[in-house]
Amino acid sequence: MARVSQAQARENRERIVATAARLFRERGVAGVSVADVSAAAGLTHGGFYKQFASKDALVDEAIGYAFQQQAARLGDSAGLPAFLDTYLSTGHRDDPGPGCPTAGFAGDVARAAGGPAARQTYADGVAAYARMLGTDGEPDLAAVSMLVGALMLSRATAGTEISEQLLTAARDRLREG
Amino acid sequence: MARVSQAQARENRERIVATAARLFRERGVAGVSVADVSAAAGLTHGGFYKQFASKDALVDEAIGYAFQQQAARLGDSAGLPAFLDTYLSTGHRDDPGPGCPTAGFAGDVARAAGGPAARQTYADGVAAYARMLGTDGEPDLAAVSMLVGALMLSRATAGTEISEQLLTAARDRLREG
DNA sequence: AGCTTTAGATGATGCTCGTAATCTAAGTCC
DNA sequence: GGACTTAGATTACGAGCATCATCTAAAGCT
Repeated sequence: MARVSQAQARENRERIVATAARLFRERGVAGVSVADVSAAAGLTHGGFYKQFASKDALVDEAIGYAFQQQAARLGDSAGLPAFLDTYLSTGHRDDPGPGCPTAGFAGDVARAAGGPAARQTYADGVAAYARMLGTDGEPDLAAVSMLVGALMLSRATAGTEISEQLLTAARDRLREG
Repeated sequence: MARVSQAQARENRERIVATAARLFRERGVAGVSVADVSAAAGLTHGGFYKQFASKDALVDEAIGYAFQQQAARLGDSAGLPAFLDTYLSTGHRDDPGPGCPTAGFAGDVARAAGGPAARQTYADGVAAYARMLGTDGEPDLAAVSMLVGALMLSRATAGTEISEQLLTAARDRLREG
């Protein structure tokens, strides 16, 4: 209803960013309003512009947050085969909210959501995948394209015959090396 | 300002669909209004609902139209290497409007734009690419993921170092077979 | 304890959107 | 050629949007 502690305010702010990062991946940046994000974070849209300069500033931060999350996850991944199994799974396909930001933000970032900083963050995220998929320090950008592409196409074809085939085909090919 | 011939009306309708197919790929379905499409087609939004039941019905038709266009283009393609060169080019990256609908509509179709018919159309388009990229009648879904994925990632990273590298890496890998 | 500051709620503003009603002039048909 | 029909223009409406102003009660400082 009114003022909260600075710690609480910081926590609220972070929850807004985290919530936005999830909702934007689920419904796209244009499909989510400031009020949507605020409500999903348990607040009203009231103090929003005390914390963020604009919706686009939130988009920017949310993209950064999502990629930071992803980088942390890549750290404690249990080997490449396990990673491929979870990345190219129906679970990941059907739940984009907490999933890969490279796949989740591809369309919005291509259309310039979030400004140039977000674009560079995005490119760094792609490069991180490329290093992980490459052999002896040689980043493999073609493999990243296949990995992320398979997930995105699998999502767009969900409910049809080839949706799961896209996942398994990419998994098999990427396991070969 | 008022009534036109039936032939003219049919032509206007088709121009709306074609314009929508282009604009949706450029800015995303949510980023384009009915009035935008109408204006870009040289009309007002006045008679729109005499021709289409809803915006979503237009989305549906626009997706169908874009994939029909693509199928026609695949027919007179001058061999696989030439196809790869144009598909994975900076020109195609920078001009999504008339470009590949599989890449252009991926995000929107994944979020259920256009209903189930559009989704099946989309899946058929993916399958057509898979047949083209496969060897002796064996569709290659992994190759499609790499092809389309590289274009989409290249668009999202446009302006950064790796954008063109994504295109050339995929092109080289797909040429090997 | 009292004064000041401020996070967040409520509410307003101005715009854009999808959709629909009305109007009008030209096409269509007898 | 006259009656009827209709594509498209103008205008309206109701909802939702980003953004901002105001209010309020609690936090922070002295």
